[in-house]
Amino acid sequence: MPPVKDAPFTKGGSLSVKKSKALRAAPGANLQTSPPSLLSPFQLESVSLFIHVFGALSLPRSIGEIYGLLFSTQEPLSLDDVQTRLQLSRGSASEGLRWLRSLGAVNQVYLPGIRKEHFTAETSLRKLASGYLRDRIDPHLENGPSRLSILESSIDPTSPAAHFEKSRVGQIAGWYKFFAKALPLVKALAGKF
Amino acid sequence: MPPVKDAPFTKGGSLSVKKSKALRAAPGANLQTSPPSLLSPFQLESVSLFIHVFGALSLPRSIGEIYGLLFSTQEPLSLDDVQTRLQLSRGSASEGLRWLRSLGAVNQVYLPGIRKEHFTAETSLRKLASGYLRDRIDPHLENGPSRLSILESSIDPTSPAAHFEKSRVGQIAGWYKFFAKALPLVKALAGKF
DNA sequence: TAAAATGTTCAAAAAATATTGAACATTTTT
DNA sequence: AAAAATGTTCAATATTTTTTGAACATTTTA
Repeated sequence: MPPVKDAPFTKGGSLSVKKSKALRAAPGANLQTSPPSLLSPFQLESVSLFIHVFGALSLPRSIGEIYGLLFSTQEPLSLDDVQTRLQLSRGSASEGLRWLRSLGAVNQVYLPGIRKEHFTAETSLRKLASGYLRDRIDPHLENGPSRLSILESSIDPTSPAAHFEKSRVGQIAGWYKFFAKALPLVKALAGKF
Repeated sequence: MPPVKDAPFTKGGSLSVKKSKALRAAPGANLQTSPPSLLSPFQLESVSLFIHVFGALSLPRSIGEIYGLLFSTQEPLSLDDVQTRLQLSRGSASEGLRWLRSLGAVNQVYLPGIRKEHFTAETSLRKLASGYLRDRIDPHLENGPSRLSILESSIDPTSPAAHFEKSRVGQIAGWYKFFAKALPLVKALAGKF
């Protein structure tokens, strides 16, 4: 049998760990070189932690940074605040914030007398989970039945493989049932945290 | 308030839908131009479906292709079979198969008298789920506690923000508890399907 | 033991995805 | 109504991830 070295393999769970420029080195290291740091140690740690968490879901780094900053900051922050403190581009900050808002992970706060929109992190697990499931998982399940029937109709009943293929279709149908049961269960449990 | 057109936005749930070369057009369209088709309609549909499913988990297309082919084929297939029928490079087929094997999504089958290794798709939801959770989710939860204590120790107790920051740490601790409860529950439920 | 068969690895190329920044649109203020 | 403030969009660029293919390693066969 050929060699099986102990896997240098990038896909060690796919999506090889993203490393890049700033905020990468030591978890609590300073941000850039120019400003000593626009973030407190707690904020820095928080940003680093959420980059990691969101990364586990294959979400872009900027999303994690933004959520991490809002999570670790008591006062609502504006787009400019986010952009400045994180040293992001305007576009990234705008789109990232919009994405988080659409998911329900970030709340808009209206501050009387202030025109700029301000944002805070949503921390209710129920809301976070249901937003994520709604936007990123449910859509795939919705067109499941239609995909399944397409698959089923691709079977040639006269072929010797037909029996096997039908059993596979049944298999997938079972999987969908599992999800139909598991998702509400998880959502309900999330409500208790 | 500035314009809010209805989101052309790439990140419409992040990871914009991957399109690329072959097997992309119509779900059941022919694979390439050269060979009329190395796959049956059922196999073609299956591959297309699993590219989609694995894509939802941000896994590379080749992984979905390989699993889809094995899933829709009764006989065990060799590395060469996979490579040929899917028109993949040797490297992709080898690494993809290895990755799926390590996850437990693909089983190795020993065929008496045949030297080449052969593979079949694992379809037990319990095995698939636990493999995925073990490889891609659990690791993130494991170093959770350590990350959490780093975060906690970054709080300056004399700062006015200390109280708020402690409550955030508590928040995250609660999330970990949720996962500690939810994961086993999901694994158990998966066992029934 | 040389040749063939089977697999793996990894550097280079290709493809996909994210980020930037400047142009554009809207609302508010002057 | 012009200027300022605030946000969004999108084409260009940068980064990351995936794929390829040929070199390499091991085992089996002749």
